Amino acid sequence: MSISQEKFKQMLKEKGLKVTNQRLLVLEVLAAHRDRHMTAEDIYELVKEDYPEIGLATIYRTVQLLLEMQLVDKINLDDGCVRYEIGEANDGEGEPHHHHHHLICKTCGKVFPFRDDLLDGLERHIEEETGFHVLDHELKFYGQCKKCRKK
Amino acid sequence: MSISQEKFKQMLKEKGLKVTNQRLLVLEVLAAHRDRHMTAEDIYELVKEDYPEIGLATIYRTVQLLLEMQLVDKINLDDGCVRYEIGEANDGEGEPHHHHHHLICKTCGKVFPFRDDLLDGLERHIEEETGFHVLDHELKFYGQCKKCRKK
DNA sequence: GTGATTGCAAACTTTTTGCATCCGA
DNA sequence: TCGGATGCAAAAAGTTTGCAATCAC
Repeated sequence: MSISQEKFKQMLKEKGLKVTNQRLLVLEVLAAHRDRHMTAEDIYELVKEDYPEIGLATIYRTVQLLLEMQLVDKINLDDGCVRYEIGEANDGEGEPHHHHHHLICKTCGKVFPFRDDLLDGLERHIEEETGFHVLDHELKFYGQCKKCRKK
Repeated sequence: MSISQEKFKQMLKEKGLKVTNQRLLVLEVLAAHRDRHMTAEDIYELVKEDYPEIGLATIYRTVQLLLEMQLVDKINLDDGCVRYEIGEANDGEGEPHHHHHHLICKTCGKVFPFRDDLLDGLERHIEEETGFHVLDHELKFYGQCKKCRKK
């Protein structure tokens, strides 16, 4: 049982919400595929293996809950569906919004993660310049991956 | 008549495509509202004022064309619909992908533009490190704007 | 026991597509 | 003229919602 699952149970109880199999399984599936960028449908198919009676609506409702609890991040790869991945900081500690960026290949469609903290300085700069308080960011790069370039 | 409209006509002819009223009007509406982030529906409503018989499907098809021609940029503000804005570089010259970033207020929903070229260095860094050739990027910051912070 | 949660189906929203008609070159 | 472009309606795809049944506490 992962740290985030224990944390999740505790957070649910604190909010007066119930710990259900469905909720635990959705988080488990996200944790087990942290390398992937999962759509609601992806999660649905995987949870169904353990719990065939689950409905797609429950996936949407649970993912919404996990977003509010900041246990998962939402990303949009511009292919028409929203994707979810478990937050990086939520197995251990650390600032909640230090997730990675995404390199999206326009040729093959593959998505590569990329870590960089360059934006911290930029966030401070924005706050000084505009008074806008930055809580989170999303950065995507579009281009061509190594493999596709060679062809 | 703006430079981008002339450019658009020429690009259409080069591709063997036709210059139609509908296409010109969609570009015109986007150019006239470069400060806004327009959905297909927004464009539809505005073009209808001059050309009531236009169909929404034509807006979608035209916007798709403008994206391919790199005359407009696509942005997604996570409110369930894709938005379009005319490319900054396309009235004059310059690198095509130097558009601005967006500061999205989680409280009032307003979107503020922010200019910064910090990402140029990061793009070079990515190419060296991963071999991924970056053509474009999209950067969004989520947080709270000056006004909402005061409350 | 009781209120939150779930599954199902229907509704909704945004975007795409097929096709007959129309129009620019 | 003729192939591309358009408008309309229908279809598709993703997500949300209402409600009765169910389950966690």
